[in-house]
Amino acid sequence: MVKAMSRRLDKLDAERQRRLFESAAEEFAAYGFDGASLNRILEKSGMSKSSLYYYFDDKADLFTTMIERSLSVLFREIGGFDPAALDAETFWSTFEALYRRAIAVVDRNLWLVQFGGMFYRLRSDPRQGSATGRLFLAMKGWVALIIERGQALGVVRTDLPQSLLIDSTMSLLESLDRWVVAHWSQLEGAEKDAMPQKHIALFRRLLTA
Amino acid sequence: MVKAMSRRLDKLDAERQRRLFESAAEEFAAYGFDGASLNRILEKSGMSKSSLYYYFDDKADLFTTMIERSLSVLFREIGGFDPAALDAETFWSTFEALYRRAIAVVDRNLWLVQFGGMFYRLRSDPRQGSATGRLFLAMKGWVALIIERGQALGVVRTDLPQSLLIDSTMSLLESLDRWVVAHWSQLEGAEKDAMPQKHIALFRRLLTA
Amino acid sequence: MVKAMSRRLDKLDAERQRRLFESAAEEFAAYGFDGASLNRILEKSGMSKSSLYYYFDDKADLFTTMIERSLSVLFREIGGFDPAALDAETFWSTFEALYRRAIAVVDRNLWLVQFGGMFYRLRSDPRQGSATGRLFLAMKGWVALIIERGQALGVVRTDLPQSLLIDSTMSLLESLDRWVVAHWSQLEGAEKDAMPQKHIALFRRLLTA
Amino acid sequence: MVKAMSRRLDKLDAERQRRLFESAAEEFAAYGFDGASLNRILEKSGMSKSSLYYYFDDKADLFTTMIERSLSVLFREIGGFDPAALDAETFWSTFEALYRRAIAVVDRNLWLVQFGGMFYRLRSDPRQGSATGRLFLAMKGWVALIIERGQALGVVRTDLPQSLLIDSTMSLLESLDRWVVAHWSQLEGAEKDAMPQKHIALFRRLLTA
DNA sequence: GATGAATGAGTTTTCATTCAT
DNA sequence: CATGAATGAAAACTCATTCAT
Repeated sequence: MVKAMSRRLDKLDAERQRRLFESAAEEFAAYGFDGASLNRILEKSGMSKSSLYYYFDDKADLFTTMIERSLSVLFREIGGFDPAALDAETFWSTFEALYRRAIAVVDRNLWLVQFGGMFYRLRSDPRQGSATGRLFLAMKGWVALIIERGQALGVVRTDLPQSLLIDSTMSLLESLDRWVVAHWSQLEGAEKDAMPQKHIALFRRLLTA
Repeated sequence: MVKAMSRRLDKLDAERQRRLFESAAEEFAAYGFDGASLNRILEKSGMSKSSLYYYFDDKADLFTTMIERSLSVLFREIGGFDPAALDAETFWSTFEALYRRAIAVVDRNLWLVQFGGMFYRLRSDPRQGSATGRLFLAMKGWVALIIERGQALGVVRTDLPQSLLIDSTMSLLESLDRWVVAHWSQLEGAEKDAMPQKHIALFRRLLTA
Repeated sequence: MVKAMSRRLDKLDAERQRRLFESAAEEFAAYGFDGASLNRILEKSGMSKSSLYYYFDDKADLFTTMIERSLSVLFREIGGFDPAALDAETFWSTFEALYRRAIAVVDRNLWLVQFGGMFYRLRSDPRQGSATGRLFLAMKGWVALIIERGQALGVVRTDLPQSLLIDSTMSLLESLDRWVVAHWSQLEGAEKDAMPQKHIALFRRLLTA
Repeated sequence: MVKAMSRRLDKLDAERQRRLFESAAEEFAAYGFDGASLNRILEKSGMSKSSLYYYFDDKADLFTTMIERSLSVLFREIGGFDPAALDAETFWSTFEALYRRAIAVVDRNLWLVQFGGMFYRLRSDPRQGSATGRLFLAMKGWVALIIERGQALGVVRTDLPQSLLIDSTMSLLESLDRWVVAHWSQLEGAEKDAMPQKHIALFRRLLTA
């Protein structure tokens, strides 16, 4: 299921890799997976078409690789966390801390801001079992796990269908993400500092009765 | 800027129109605006390509026209409402009643369920000033109006940026819409009856501090 | 299985159709189905790529359509014949007469000479169930029928596996066809007249013990 | 014009060479020269693309080298033979013995069965003077030599154009070869023993009046 | 000796749109 | 009113070959 650890891509000159990823992230975020044009990506990045296919199997491989790398960077920098280790007292503050660290990471890796825009479009892929579709389902399963844990701990409401809670949570996640990306450059330090508390509070209001 | 009131389209045979709209709604909902193929739509509906271009300016015109017609049907059936007429006591219950009537309408006009799927994809159109983009902005302005009125009445929080409230609201709207569409056929009468109260309560929790 | 009788293609201007078919036949005969390049065909014929796809589903459709039209012209002009109606006395002379008529037809429709070159390459298509593969199998079944009939009448040998007889017959058919095409322009009237008798005699020697 | 006798290829590790030739023979036999993909061959054999180009000039060189090596192995094992040494009495029995030895060789070197499949596709190369085309012409010249010798000895018919005899002979050769390859695994010992006599008899019937 | 990396030119197919009739 | 016909531009992807190391 997982791609071999060592890839040709790893040996690609750092600068060219950066240029490619930047162009691709921009394109995917703007047009979604299906709408994105390899031609445009290549034009922007200055890479040749055959080179792209030397490093990636196809369009989907380029896309999922970028998502996986983004996630892996995020997780490594933020520090993973184990849903099973959550307890009732620290449930929400854990996510607040996580959020705070995520902001710090993005602050240092600005290209990651495109990540959300790329990711949330996955939902719409109609092809079953496609690489992109599977990725979205993985993310969804992860959210489901957290919500279930919260319900087991008694800190997440149980009066609504779980599927609805999951969908709403992911939607809120997406809209906050988009909002932050769109307003990032205009946000002042104090506002950024207040964001984790305020935004997690939104999830809390949504997910508790 | 505004489309002439009387259109060629109005003279199109009702049955052919229905077939076209059905095919188009299906396609747009499945693949989004950009991903949708006019060729597939025409093949499904049996209409000729040149006929389509006789009744519509282009792809975007077909799309926005459908959205507008859907909205117009919805509004007519549900009964319009005037944000300025809202007051603090009836603010939320008004939307609850609106929601209840919307469910009844959709129940009688099943093709409207495709509407949401078509509509929410508009957000992603990156072309500035495009017909589809403008439509989405119109919808957004409408939500903004309601939120502002709520804030003026003191029933909607003011501790968060208005743009964030709007985005989150539209996101929740979308996810609930999607959820309802996806689960519609499995919902029993009692569950449907309970939905307006429960779902509006979610907006209320999100929008009040 | 069979394509609808009325096709867009039938309305294509005769001259353009002729140019297209000529270019395509040349290309397919020279490079085989897989090796043939649509680009080259279009360049030679002056037709635009999208026009080609207006008249044909895809490359395979163009190819099989040409084969079918060729066969249909051949059969119509030569006059069909029924294997079941063959009898021992006239078995070989029937094919001699057929051959003679085929030569006359090709003499009047020179473009048909490419037909063999196009057809015999079908054998090599590795994709099972492909349109091109099925066509070749149909032809093979037809030869099989004739050989079986010959065996039932006692005029075709039974001391060799039937599959071997079929394969050898088709091979001889192909090589004679190729030879005739290659030498057509240098053949004189008297030689052409003698061909049916001489060539059918070759099949006779091969297929009788 | 002629390739140097000593080649880099000779220094290539025997096992790697075997892997390459096996993959290439499979690919060429399946898709023909033009249709074969170097990429697929290299992937199957595990060799790097640059290594291939170190040992061979190009695709055609790989192909012809393989054919030549196959032929050379066949000839060495079967024992060469000199057309000039043929005489009227032993003309056909010589080929029968040759055929018998060829079967024995292939029986011991199963990879040679791919040879025919590779070889006969050469005919179709439309590029004049190409390496593959020249190889086919060489083979054809060889067959021509034998037929001429047969005619000089009075054991091969002269009532048909020589070119036609050559083409028909090669076609029959090909179809028998294909048939044998396709049915090889289902043939029993007795059947294999009878084959040389039966198959050579076919050539005899074709080539004598 | 050996190979990783790069590429231009090629492939088939689909797109939304226009125009003459 | 209606449509059949035509098209340029773009899509994703594969090809055989070369070159610097």
